[in-house]
Order: sequence, then structure tokens, then C-alpha cells
Amino acid sequence: MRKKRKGCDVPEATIHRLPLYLEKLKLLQAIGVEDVSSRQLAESLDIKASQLRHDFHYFGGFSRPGRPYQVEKLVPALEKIIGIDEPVPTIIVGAGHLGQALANYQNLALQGFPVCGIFDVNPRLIGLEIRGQPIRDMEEMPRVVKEKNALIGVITVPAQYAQEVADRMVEAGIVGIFNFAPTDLKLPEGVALRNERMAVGLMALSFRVKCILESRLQHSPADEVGPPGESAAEGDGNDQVS
Amino acid sequence: MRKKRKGCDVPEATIHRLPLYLEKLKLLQAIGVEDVSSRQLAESLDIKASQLRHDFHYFGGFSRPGRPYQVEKLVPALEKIIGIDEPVPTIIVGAGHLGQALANYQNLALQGFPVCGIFDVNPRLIGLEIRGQPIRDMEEMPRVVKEKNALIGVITVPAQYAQEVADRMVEAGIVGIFNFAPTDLKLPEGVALRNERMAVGLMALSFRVKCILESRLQHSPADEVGPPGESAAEGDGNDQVS
DNA sequence: TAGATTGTTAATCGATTAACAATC
DNA sequence: TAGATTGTTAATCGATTAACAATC
Repeated sequence: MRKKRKGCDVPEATIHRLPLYLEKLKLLQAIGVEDVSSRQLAESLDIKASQLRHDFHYFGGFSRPGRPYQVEKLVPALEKIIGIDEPVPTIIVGAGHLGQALANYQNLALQGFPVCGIFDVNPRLIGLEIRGQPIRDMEEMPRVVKEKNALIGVITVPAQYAQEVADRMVEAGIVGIFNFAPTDLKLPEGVALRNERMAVGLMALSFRVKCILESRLQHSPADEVGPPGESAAEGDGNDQVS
Repeated sequence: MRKKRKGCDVPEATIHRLPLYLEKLKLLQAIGVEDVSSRQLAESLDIKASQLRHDFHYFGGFSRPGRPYQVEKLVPALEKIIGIDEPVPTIIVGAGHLGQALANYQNLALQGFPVCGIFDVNPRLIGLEIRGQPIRDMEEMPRVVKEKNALIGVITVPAQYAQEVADRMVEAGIVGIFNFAPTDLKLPEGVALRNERMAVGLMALSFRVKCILESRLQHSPADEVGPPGESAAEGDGNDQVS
């Protein structure tokens, strides 16, 4: 017994690859592929086969050794691991442009996160319907969370209200918070947090863009547009320079 | 001369921390703080001071040794490194809910990414104004990119159109692509890509939520809601279990 | 059997952290 | 000077990759 705290001491990097594996496997499933080897699957994701097997090894028992993976078995196995083998009821607090956009985004439900409540404090928004669902008064949030057993809460309010919203979510029983507000939320133990900061992503991209522009200047001074290359690439799920 | 390809061989992890440093420093600047030590700054971001200094060391010359950092100097230095010392003109292709939400998000411009064009192919959307800017026909995109010197393109179209949009952006001269569509884009060399997949983030969160629920069951079987803890935490900019 | 494949351990690589001389 | 701080190198840690026995 080394470090076996539940089934949860899995590296961050591995956790972030699980959804990518699942996505690719669902595509294969859709076109009727039955078996897939670690080499094939890894290749299509631009990673090493040994990394994929190493990742799967944290959970184990996806295949018999010597035989490739069966898509039909691997898909539900990954869904179980990720925790979306049954729908994860999700609420959205903040019915501004972003909140409404998310509520409208049908893919969320398809991927296992049905929106079971949208809330705001703005009386002008309350009552509006989005995909058959009314925007509700924030006061109703705790009741809805309990009724629908909502587990995940998405925060799309302005930064100054985010902490208060988070506190009320936690009190209502929300277990995971998906935060779009650019603030550092303080949460009690036993609540998961993921910050989704678009500005951070844009700035990382900007850094690369700056590097590319600089290298263009070096290679072809006085050119308006650099010469287009040819190679292509996909990444670890986020970003890279092609 | 070991590995000195331009100024761009900086670890991913470091690049992603730069925006966080900048954000915190701007907050300090706003409340009139003049000097800040690596220890203070690192503490407020829940990282080690040595990591912060190590990160800065890739660029160097932010302070004289022995003296703390001067906020007034560090802010513009970081902006320069990230590439937002002057505004980075940005276009959005796809004026659906998400595209409109982003176009409305004033913070983008404030953080250095003014939206200089919003495009779609849907005639019902073309002509609508968002914050004084009309949604334009996709055909106009190349012209606008050239006129405004747009560098970054945001893709908020359905997945099946994303590759075509990306191709046209690259042809028009876009250097960095911020992709919200859940597809693997193939890009020529010399174009930076960042995928912003909300589903991936939600699934990583779901994994944690599942772990938390399991551990609650272990500790207090037959309890409806686990006992709230107390500690708090901030992360590396993304996610963690508190 | 021969070839292909997995699960699993060991080797490599890179990022984080610690240590400390140089500086103020 | 003594205390605090940085820049920078070395030590540690963790994640990726390679290797290979076991299996089909």
C-alpha cells in the first residue's frame, strides 16, 4: 500500500486526456469500428501509445493482454471513470450573454451535463425562457438544486459577485464549480473547482503569436506576410504552434 | 549555445502563469502598491517564490538583485512579453450565442484584444449590431482582417465548419486561432492554435466530483450530504479539489 | 508457431523546488 | 553591517517514453 487513496490519485495530465480518448472512441463507434489498438488510438491523438496505456493502467482491466481494445466496452468504461455514465445535473448562475449561450449549447446535455436550472437576480431576465427552461430567481436556486440533485454549478456572473454565488452554491449542495469569472474563489474542502479563464488562454495564444511574428521578421525581413508552411499538428487538448 | 531558438522556448507551464502574474500585479497597481517581493506575489498565487523567480528568469532583468520588483515596471514588462503592449486586433467568426456573448464581453478589449470584426454566413444575423459593430458577411472577412491588421481569430461556428473557417482565416493572414469548436484543426506551420473545449473542462471536473462523492460515501455512509470542510485553495490557474 | 498486442516496470526527460552567492 | 531580496544553479520530483514479459 503505497499511495492508494481511493481511486483518485491520478495525475492531472491523465485526467485531462480521458475526455479526449472518449471523444475519439465515440467517433470510432459512430462509424462502426469495433476494435482499436493503443497504437491506432494514440496516433490519432498525436500522443505515444505507451502514454495511453500508462494512462489506462491507472484504472486497469480494459482489455485482455494481447488483444486490442473493444470500442463498445471502452466507451462505457471511460464514461464510468469520468463520472458521466449517468447524466450530471448542472445549473447555471448568471443569465447574461455567456450564461444564455451555455444554456443554449445543446452539446452540454449530449455530453452528459443537462442544464436543470438557470438563475439570475435581474428581474428583467427572470421569466425569460431558454430552450423551454425559465430563467429563475436566484432565491429558488437551493430548492432546485435539491429537487434535481444538481451536482455541478456554472458561474457566469461578474467577478465581484462570483464568491457570493459560489458560497450559496456550496451551501445548496453543489459539489463541483465551473467558474468563468476571473476571480480566485475560496471554497471549503470537498468541493471541486475549475476556473475557465478565457483571458488566460488568449494571452497564452498572444505570446505564441508574438513569437511567430518575430521569427517571421528574422527570416524574411520586409515581407508583409510570411511564407505559409505545410506541416500540421494537434495538441494535448489545448494549444501549440503548428 | 544550447537551445536558444529565439525567445520562445519557454515551457508551456510558464507561459500559462504569465497572465496570472500580470493579473495580480494589475490588482496591486490599482490599490497603489509600489514594490512587491517574489515571496509576496507567489504567496498570493499559491505558488513557490522560487518558481516565480525561475519563470521570470526566462526573460530576465525585471529587478536589480537584492531589490524587490517594482509594480510599475513589471506590469508593462509582462505585457510586452505576452505581446499585449499594444492592442491585438481580434475577429470572431460565428455570431451564434457564444460568438455574440464573446463580442459583448468588454473585458476582452480591456485585456488587450479588441474585437474588430464579427462574421457569419447566416443572412438573418448579418447586419445585427453588437456594441456598435455590425455582424458582417463572411465574405468580408479577408478585407477586414487586412484593413484592421487582425492577428487573432476566434472560431465559434459548429464543428463541421470549423476547419473551413480556419483555412480561410489563415489565408486572410490570421496568425493565432482560438478555437471553441470541438474539432482537431489542421493548420499550416507558423500559425498558433489554442483549443478551448468546455466539454473537456467539465469532464475533468466531473471526474473530481465523482471522487468526492465516493469518498463521502466511505466516510459517512447513509448521509445525504457530507460534512462541509473548511480549508481553501487556489490553483495553477485551472482546477483542483479544495 | 509467429506476429501483434497489452499491462507493467524501468529509463528518460522536463518542470518544480531548494539552495546559495551576489547584491542592495 | 545585518537582513532581505534577487538571479541562477543544483537537487528533487513527477510525468512521459521506452522496454519487455505475458498473453492472445
